[in-house]
Amino acid sequence: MQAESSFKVACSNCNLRELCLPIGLSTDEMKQLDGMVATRKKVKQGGHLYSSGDPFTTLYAIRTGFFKTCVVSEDGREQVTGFQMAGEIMGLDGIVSDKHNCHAIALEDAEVCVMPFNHVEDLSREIPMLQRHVHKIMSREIVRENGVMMLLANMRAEERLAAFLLNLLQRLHARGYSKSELILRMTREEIGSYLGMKLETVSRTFSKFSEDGIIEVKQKNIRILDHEKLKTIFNSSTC
Amino acid sequence: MQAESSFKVACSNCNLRELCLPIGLSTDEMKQLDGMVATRKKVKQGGHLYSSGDPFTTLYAIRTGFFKTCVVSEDGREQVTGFQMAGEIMGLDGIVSDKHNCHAIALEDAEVCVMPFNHVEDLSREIPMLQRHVHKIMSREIVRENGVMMLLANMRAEERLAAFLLNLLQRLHARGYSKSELILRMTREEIGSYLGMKLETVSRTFSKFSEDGIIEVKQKNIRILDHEKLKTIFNSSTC
DNA sequence: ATGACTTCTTGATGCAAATCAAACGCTGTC
DNA sequence: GACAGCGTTTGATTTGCATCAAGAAGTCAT
Repeated sequence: MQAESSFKVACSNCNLRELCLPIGLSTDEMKQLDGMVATRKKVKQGGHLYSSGDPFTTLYAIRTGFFKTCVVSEDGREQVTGFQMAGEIMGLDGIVSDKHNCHAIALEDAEVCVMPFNHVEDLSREIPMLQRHVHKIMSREIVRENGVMMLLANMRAEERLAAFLLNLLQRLHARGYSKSELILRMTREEIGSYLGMKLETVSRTFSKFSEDGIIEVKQKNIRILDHEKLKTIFNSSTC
Repeated sequence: MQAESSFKVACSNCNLRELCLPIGLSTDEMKQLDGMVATRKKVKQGGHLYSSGDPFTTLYAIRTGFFKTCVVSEDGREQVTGFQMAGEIMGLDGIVSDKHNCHAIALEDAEVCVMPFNHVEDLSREIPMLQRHVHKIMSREIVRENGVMMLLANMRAEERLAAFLLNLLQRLHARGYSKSELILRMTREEIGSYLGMKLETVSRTFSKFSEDGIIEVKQKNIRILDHEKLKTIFNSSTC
């Protein structure tokens, strides 16, 4: 186990590298990158990868599992700021103040690659393509959050949930999963927090979609029956 | 005019450098940085610094003036994603796809420093402190947007507006302005878009604060009468 | 100044989602 | 198998904000 783990800490033969890393690296550069991941770390379901206020030293790339990130306001309200899956990078929020700004909690047993940020920066200075890649990852997160702002400020419950499902489906599809089926790793309450609505409203909206023949809901298992209709709900909603 | 302008394109004697740049640079590094700003650019009130879809090539640092950034959904809904003032960096949204993801519109006559992104990256590789600075700026934007998500998903109209005012005051204060007075450069509608509420609600909430003796509103001029109460509204609002 | 236009304020009404409440269905434990 | 505990569904009611509407105040061009 230990042996296997240390053997495999190498980006060059990781099957997620096209998600985590820039494409088109030379063999030499790839070899350099293998040093970027210091170790791996397992997190049990419900466990914290990091907590708000923890000192920031490393970024994490998800190998397996599913996470949520959430911020907690002074008066204790929790806001889920995102859900993360394999190949995605966590911890960027910590760079600005050398402290993590949110909690990262595993929604299922997970394993992450630990990438000391100093090391990422050192390598970035040597490999311009990596530098650009890091910038893109951060920019992508900014753009994603712009989209969430639009969703929270402008959309109605049905649109939000449609957008949420379509986004999950698209990301899962990019990882080889079906476009018409998914398993929710989070509770209705967590979905609601992310989408700015109460768990009851999430549940009701699922039921509504189900009655309308758009999806089939069996607890956490969702089957998409009418992908187009879902898109229509997401877009066509000026009213 | 032209002469003065080319003379002044130098970060080393810019009075905003402690807002834009890392602190503690050596004289040599500072000299290198002077090359980062290619030119200056003026934008008239109402003008676009860049538009959604424009090719991304440069970042901008605001020298004078005030901007909003907004995204527009497919069905034409506009969402203000932020307000930017002197010393702040714009354009980070464009890095991920080499295209700008939002519009940047001047809310008053403005001048920006044009910083070609390739150039920023080149210099970042040579000056680690600049590299770290760029990362911090992007991380700060991610954290800011986390806060906006919390605001939009969890807070009520009064809390949102209080948070908005406190944030503006704090940023203006850091630029030497009064903590108890400010001039809004944006309309009620733009505030509403940013805060996820309608302009009528913004207006009513201003009136409410005014009746309660918390602020004094004269069109775009706001005077803060009770800073503490504003903070209380922002925090203490679980209900 | 005059009129046209934009922005802002205030009132009346309606509605989507929150809240309150209760029951149902999983999951795991003893 | 029974029981506890959590997550989910569904119904009844309330409410905060949106919407609709009209007028006031400020801005700009002629």
